[in-house]
Amino acid sequence: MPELEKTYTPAEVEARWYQRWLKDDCFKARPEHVSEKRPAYSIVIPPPNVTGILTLGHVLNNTIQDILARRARMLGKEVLWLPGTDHAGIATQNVVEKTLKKQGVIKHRDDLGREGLVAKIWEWKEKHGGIIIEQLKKLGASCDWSRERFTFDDDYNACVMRVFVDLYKKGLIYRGKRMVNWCPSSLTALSDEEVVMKAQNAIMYHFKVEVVEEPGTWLTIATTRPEVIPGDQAIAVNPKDERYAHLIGKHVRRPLPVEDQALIPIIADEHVDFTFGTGVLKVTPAHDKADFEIAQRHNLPAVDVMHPNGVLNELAGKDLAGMERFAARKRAAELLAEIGSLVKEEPYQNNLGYSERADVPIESRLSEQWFLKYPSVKVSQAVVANGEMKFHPDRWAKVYDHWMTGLQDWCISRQVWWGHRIPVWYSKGLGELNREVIVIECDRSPIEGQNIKELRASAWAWAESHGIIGHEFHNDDTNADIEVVKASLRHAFDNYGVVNVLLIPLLPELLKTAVLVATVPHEPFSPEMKAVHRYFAACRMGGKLYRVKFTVKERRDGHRLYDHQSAEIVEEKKVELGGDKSPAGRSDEGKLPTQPAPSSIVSLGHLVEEVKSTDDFVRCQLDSPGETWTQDPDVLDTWFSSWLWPFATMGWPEKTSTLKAFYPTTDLVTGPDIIFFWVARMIMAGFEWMGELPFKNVYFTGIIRDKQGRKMSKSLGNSPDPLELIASYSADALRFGIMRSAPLGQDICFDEKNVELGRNFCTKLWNAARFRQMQGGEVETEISAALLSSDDKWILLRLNTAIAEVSTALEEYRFSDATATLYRFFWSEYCDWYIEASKAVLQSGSAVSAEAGGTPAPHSRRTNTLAVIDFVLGHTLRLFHPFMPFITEELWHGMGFNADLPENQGGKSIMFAPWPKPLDADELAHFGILPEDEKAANDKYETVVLGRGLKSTFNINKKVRFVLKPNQELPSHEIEVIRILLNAEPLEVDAAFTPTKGTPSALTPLGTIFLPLDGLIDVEAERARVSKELAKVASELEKVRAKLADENFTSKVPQKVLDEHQQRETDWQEKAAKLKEMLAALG
RNA sequence: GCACGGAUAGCUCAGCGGUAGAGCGUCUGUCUUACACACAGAUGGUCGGGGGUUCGAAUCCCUCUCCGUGCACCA
Repeated sequence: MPELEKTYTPAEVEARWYQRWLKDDCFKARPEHVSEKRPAYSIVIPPPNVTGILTLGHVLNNTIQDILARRARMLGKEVLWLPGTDHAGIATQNVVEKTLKKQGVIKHRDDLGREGLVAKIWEWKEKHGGIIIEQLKKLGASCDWSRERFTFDDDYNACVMRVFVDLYKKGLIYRGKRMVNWCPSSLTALSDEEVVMKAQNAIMYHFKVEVVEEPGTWLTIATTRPEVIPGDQAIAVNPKDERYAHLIGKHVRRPLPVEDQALIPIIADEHVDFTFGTGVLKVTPAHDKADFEIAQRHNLPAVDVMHPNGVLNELAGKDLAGMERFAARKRAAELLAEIGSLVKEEPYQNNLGYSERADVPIESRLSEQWFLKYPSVKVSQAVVANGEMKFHPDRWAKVYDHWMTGLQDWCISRQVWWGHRIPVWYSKGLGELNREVIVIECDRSPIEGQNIKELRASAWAWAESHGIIGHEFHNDDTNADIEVVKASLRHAFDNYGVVNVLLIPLLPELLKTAVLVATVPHEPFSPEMKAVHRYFAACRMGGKLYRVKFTVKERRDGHRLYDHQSAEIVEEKKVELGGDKSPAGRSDEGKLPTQPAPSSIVSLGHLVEEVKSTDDFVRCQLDSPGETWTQDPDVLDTWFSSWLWPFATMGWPEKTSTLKAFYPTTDLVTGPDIIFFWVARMIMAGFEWMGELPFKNVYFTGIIRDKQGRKMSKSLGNSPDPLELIASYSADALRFGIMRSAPLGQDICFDEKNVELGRNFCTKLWNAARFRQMQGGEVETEISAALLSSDDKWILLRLNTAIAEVSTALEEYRFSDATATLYRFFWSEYCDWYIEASKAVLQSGSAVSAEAGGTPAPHSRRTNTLAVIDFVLGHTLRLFHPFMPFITEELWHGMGFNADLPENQGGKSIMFAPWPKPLDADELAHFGILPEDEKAANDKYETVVLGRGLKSTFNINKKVRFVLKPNQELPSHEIEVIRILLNAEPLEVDAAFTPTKGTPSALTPLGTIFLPLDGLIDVEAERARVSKELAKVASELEKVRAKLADENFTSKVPQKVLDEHQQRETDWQEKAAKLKEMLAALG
């Protein structure tokens, strides 16, 4: 056995072992080894943000996973702990953008452009991406690093794309113009889950407006957002509200902007709560979700008065335009005051949605986004409800169920650049929806007629006389000619409405200005057709705007035939354009208005609005359909990639051996804060693409808080750096400390004291091992039943209990209970009692004297004790290994426990040593250990405690003489043990001992123990002490007697309880009698 | 507003129908040859308040208060 250093040096040991584990491929999962005899255990890491650094939350989370993984290895399972990182779209882009701005590299992301910025972020990722992984290694995480994945790797990206296309084809993904949560700081839409409500100290502004039809009647309106008044489209009251019912249908003058005080109607809507505020609600459709819904019910336009970055735009009026939203709020209030509209302002507390990432209030904003209707909802909900998948603690199942019941479609598009690009392609033009289209103006068509028949005739005549038929027209957009043939017009006239006929005179101009939007294959396939092109043009007739769609067949001979035409009315836009694709606030400025004025230029977006969903113009597929197609600029929500994590990391969609062996995973360990973001979505994805649940158990950790109960946060500065903790206390200490303070289902109150305690525990372990080593000899493996002392039996029983307790605790994810047991067992039971007691054997028959004595017994008592110690230590190290991998590995080898073991059974590493099992009934019988052996030792220890108590009471701190007056005869070995534990010199055992008056004594299970002090003691003090104890005993006795005297009690109580009470009475009575004797002896 | 979790020794928590527990802290001794990152001993609680069920309640039921969390949310 090599000698252990006097002090443990964790930094060196931890680094050395981790390298060794890596070198020996200890963490590698081998799917081919999985069999019925060797079951799989798998766990996927919740991927930390790639640019993140380790927090205590990660420490907690990953320590738990490591414990589970390491224990599974010891249970003989083939373990896969799959690591990786998350690209964390918005968060990462924010960080990099901010840094680049700080460094003065850019002023705005547009300076680099999409590709440039993404390239910079990749650079950043390469530089900083590995940090958290290295930190996890420091912690001891036993991940299979050869399988490390990143959610933005090429093949992972392919999975995301594939899933998107699949969902799109299933009709679960759609694009829509909706009110979404908009982050004015990150300039992107957010899902509902990314918005956190915060209580806010705001101001409620009350302002009044006069009813135009009833001069003198004023309505007072309460609002917290006066800056959006220019966007108000109505005043709403509840139709049941008698105060205002008569005003419905009348109008008020909107106070802002002052230069455009438009009349807006008073409408009736059930949504208005007439008990709230004044019962009058201003309706601002473009800036409030509820208002938007009201507006839809009443067909009101939505006027957006704000740029995406939160700066008010021109529609807010000259006073507010250009102002940031909070400044504009103050200014708007001032303006109201100036025009005499402001009634009062009062402090008001309300709840406001904040962007989780950027921590700024979000805006409700109408924009076009991609949404997902969740797949596999029912089965996902059921699997948790019916307990097939277990949540720990299970109360989270309720939270999950509640959320799954009220699922809202998921807004999955984000207007940032760092992320999985949406695999949707727009044919040429749709990618540039803001492109201007020339509107061909025509006050009145020369085509005349009383009915459609006459109109057609007139159009035919016009077309023939003006040489349209058979003519080729040059198209400016494509520089190609388009031929109009007779069939073209016939088709157009036959199939479409009046306008199609009326616009014939405009045809030359329309064909010239038409914009090519899509090129698609000819359907059905025809060998002479090369392609079919779709063009759009715009015209205005009689004040109305029309879009004109041309379908042009291109033959292989180069002819372009104008096949047919169509014209449809383009509704005047009530809402803003859908085409504002660049989320950059700056480039948006001045781009609005939302509503094209009669003479304004029309954008392509206006023309193609309703056709976007057809395959001709929009394709959802993995690769670009061709050069004439451009990809949707948006990227996907980060969680849209994370939700595939359990199988996308294992090689899906290939049916890999890894998937076969390790999916579904066994456990998932994560925080309850991402139950909706991640856990719920992974379950749905698991069912949707694997047809199976992704994991069988979910363990939710608590939230780490500081001593004052506050959440850890950067701004509070209350978040200790785990790496510093590791440096000063060791990784094992940090792991043990944090596990000790992490009860199931409750938040964790972090205190560095616990880490210190972990460190102390490591030291204790180290020293206990050293003690064993100092006794000399090799590892003893043979325990002789005949030579077992009561202490030996006791510690073996305690070990049995500890093994059982730790095993069950781990099975039930009660990690803090497991550590508490380990702590109690090793420190109190093993070190404080067993080791101390065993010194009776180890010190008396010392190694030296045994050797000197010629022929030592083949298996002396001393050797047997060492064998028990080795047995206990060997088991203890294994019990501890999942919690404290480094020191246990070091001691496992340092003590020589690995010797003679097969390589895969602990010879190479303790992590493959079998998990301890309690001695079974046969083994206990073999060793002659009975349950009552525990009591024998306990009685001895209690005697010792009482003796020590006497010493302490009388301030004796030297070795001193004790006398034990035993109840029955004691073996000499037991006496020696008591002597050593008591630090008595000597311990006399005398059944006939008669103490001198005033000798302090204590009643013990083994008899009465005396501390003879030869007149040194204060008789009065001793009398006081004994009297005090007697009083206590008497009071207990009285309590029991009172109970036993109560017939109500004795008649109703079960026999077992009655027996207990009667026994108690006897015990107290005996004690009281002896104490009285002692008092009498004191005189 | 709805739901869930918590309130037990100075601190962190266990106990969840039958004599109030652990660790840490505090106090007092001790450098006893594995360990002062230690050893020994002691101190400390009407189990958040009130009601009820029961022979018996920290434990079950009702109610209130306070803390935390999730969901919903009205200007």
